[in-house]
Amino acid sequence: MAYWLFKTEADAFSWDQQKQRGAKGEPWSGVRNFQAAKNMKAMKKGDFGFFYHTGDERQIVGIVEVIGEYRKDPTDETGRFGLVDVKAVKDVPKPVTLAAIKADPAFADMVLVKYSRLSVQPVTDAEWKRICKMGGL
DNA sequence: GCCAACGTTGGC
DNA sequence: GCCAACGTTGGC
Repeated sequence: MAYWLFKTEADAFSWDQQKQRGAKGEPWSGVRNFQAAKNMKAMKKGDFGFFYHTGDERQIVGIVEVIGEYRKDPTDETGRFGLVDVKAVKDVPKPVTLAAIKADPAFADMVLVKYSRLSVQPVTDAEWKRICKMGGL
């Protein structure tokens, strides 16, 4: 079991939209970065991920589950990039802000802090547990 | 709205 | 295959 973090602008694709997709989930299309694609390739069905709103909010608002493993992204004309399918699992009752994460030394090495621009990131077991706790889960 | 960081592209 | 130029991202 591995953990991940999916970043999105609330304007482009929000947590509310993800929840509306229900059990069918949503293809995480549009990633055009090799490192992010590599992370998606490593995902297995049943892995969980944080759903992070960037932009004005900058906080983790939900939990998603990987329901479809890496496949070609039909929106990529070059055919180089792929996507996974994710479905909403639950809300994070108390959204965990970037500020709160940065303020905690336990997250000093977290990808979200060190390489903030990466859109699909790995999350360690320890980070996952700690953030769930902070989020009231 | 600015700027730093960094990934990608294209010329050589 | 290197590297400069450029574009984009995202935090502040």
